[in-house]
Amino acid sequence: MTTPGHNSSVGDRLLSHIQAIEALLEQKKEIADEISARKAQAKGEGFDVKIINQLIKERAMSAAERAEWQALLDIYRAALGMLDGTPLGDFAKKRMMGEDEEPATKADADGEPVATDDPIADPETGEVDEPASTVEDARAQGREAARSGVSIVKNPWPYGDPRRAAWDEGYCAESGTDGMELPPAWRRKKDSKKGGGAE
Amino acid sequence: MTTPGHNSSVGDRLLSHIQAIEALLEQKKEIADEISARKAQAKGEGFDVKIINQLIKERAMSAAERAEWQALLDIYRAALGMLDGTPLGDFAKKRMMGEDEEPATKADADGEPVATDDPIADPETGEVDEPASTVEDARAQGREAARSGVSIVKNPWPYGDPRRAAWDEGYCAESGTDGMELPPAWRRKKDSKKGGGAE
Amino acid sequence: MTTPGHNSSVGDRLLSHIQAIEALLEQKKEIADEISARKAQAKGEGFDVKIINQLIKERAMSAAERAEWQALLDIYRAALGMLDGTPLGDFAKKRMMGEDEEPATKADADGEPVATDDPIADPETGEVDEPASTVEDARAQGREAARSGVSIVKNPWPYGDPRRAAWDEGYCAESGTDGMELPPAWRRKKDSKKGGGAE
Amino acid sequence: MTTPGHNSSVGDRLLSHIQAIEALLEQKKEIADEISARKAQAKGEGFDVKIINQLIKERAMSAAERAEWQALLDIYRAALGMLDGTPLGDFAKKRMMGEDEEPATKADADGEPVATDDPIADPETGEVDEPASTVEDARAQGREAARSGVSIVKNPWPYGDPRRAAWDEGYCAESGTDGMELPPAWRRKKDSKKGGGAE
DNA sequence: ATAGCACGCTTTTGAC
DNA sequence: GTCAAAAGCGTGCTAT
Repeated sequence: MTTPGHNSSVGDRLLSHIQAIEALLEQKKEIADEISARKAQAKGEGFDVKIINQLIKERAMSAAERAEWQALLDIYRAALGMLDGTPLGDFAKKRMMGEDEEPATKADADGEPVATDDPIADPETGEVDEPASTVEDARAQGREAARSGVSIVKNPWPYGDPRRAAWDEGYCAESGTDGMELPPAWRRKKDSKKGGGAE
Repeated sequence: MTTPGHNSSVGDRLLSHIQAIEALLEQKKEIADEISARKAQAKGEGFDVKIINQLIKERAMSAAERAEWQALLDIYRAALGMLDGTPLGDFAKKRMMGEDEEPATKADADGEPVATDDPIADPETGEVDEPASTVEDARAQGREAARSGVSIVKNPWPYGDPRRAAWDEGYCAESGTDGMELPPAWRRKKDSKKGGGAE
Repeated sequence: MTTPGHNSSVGDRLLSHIQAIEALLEQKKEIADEISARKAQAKGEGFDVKIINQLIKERAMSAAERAEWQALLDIYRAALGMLDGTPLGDFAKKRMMGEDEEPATKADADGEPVATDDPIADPETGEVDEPASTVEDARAQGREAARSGVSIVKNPWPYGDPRRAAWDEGYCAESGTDGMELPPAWRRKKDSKKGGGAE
Repeated sequence: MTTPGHNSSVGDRLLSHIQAIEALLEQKKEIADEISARKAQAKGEGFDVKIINQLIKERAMSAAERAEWQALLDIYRAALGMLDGTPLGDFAKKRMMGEDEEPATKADADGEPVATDDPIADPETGEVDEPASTVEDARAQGREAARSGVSIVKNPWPYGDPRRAAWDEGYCAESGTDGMELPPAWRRKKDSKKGGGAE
């Protein structure tokens, strides 16, 4: 006979486990529904849910993991001829040099052939942006450029300079600032199905 | 009564379907096993199976799909400040400009501020590579550089130039040419677990 | 320019979505961990987690769904000769008769050939259980039988009688009542790998 | 330098692995397509594909595995009161008795209360089937009964007798023998969605 | 202690 | 769009 207050019987314990798990599964399902709802809302606003999923995955990775993953991908892609014009990233280079040696980035004494720390003069107007030494300045300038309606290709910073990316970030962020409808650039084209194998 | 030679009975037809499916499933399982074996072999040679899976996924995508996917990722990353120094790619720029306007690449008359079609002189030696106008030349030079033992950071082509990527490809491909053991750069570090959240 | 208090910018809205989803994912992961912990606990007590998972799946199905599913399975199995000694269930019979006609169960006027509503006299002792008309009585008797140490094969109710199952239930439930260690009957044998194909 | 005829370079080996895997994936996809086609064909003939999938799963299990799995399920179900009128199977009983003792099936000297080896007289006609001692005879009689148009509930064998299942098998198999359209009993009702939770 | 193995969970892919 | 099946992945044993 079962003693009241004691879940001593095997069947009672089994039932207890199962009911507890069922309750937790119920909660889990509720959360999953909320996630779906949020994604549906984002989709309704024009965002691309697959991209969002990918970004969440990347954000979950630590910076070190992400760098390692990208470096490895780059190296393997290079071996297969899949770089497609994208130059090898810094981390990949560091790996190719033996992991310990400093990557000799753009500040390398050997020449810094392309990237300079100085802003680029606009060859048309001859006007030079003031020496925005910080990355944050570059970001603000990118936002300003977007507000002014200049083209995104007018980014004054050289490839490889972090301020170039910051300027791009500011530009992109600003380009949707006014709460208007999502620009078409953020939307996926529906029919980019089969355009030519990659092999 | 079942007529011999005629699979007329319902039960016979059912059995026939099931046995046919089972045979196909058997074949499918054999192929899956072969795939696993191949991956295990690659892993045994030091390759990273996760990276291989990712590359296979990318190769299955058409070039157009891949470009669109990368462009959207870049734009969303820019809006979140996740560019991490990587400049916006050409396709992303094209999207931000309205899809129709030409992206004004390095040949843009407005300035081509960094990328030039001319090879970069090595500032140390003053020696200038002959004007390797083709991408294939650049790749061959990259292979030669790897054979000569020069560092990968000596890539003479500017950022944004496709020949820069080609040089990298040649360098990486050559760096493992002699059939020796896989260089450590191709291997994943085991303990890059938690090095600092990205959030 | 972003208006304070208004998440009007596209980038802000995107970030808001992503952070909300990340928070929900975090909660979901916590629940999943609790579920794993509960299953580990059950496993530690000797229960078979795979069986528990299967039971949870069955409990999630409605009774009608389960009946229809089992009936169809029985009919198909019969056609393939896979009944393995298990007689066709009531729902399957009902289906074979045209869905509307009453299944003519054990109470069928045609003869009720085997199952009767009367308890079975123990042929050894001649003693007859009092007419336990309710299913609950049968369950209690099963528990009592387990406590008395009689074998489970002494179930006095005929096949097809719901009280037979109830007696079994009571017996099984009671057999673990005293909070002792789980009997070995509840545990899976480790090496029932390949004993002979079913085909 | 790459030696011709030797896939010695790392990049070549990588490419070889990837191409081999891609080829195998291609074959796998073809087989999967054939399976889908076969299932579609079966579906077109009126069979229920989900049931077919389940049967294939069961046939893939060895007899021993299936018996152990079903026995454990029965015991756990009994403890939870989920037997739903189905009596405990032989294997489950064997387990409850300690695994070594013989299950004391219907031939148990203690009483064999319901199942007998003798055929059951039809109470209406008083006619008794000749003592069909073999299971195959029972199956043939089931087929004959289906041909004669008698109801499936006229199965003369008692519950628990393997010949009862064999009779059912013969009946079900015969009921579709003439290659006619699949009887409705084999089809799933479309709207047995939610009829009442099992919890 | 470490390496191989098997289990269960998650995610992605395909079917309906 | 919803759903289930399958494959990849991490993890925990186990056996050496």
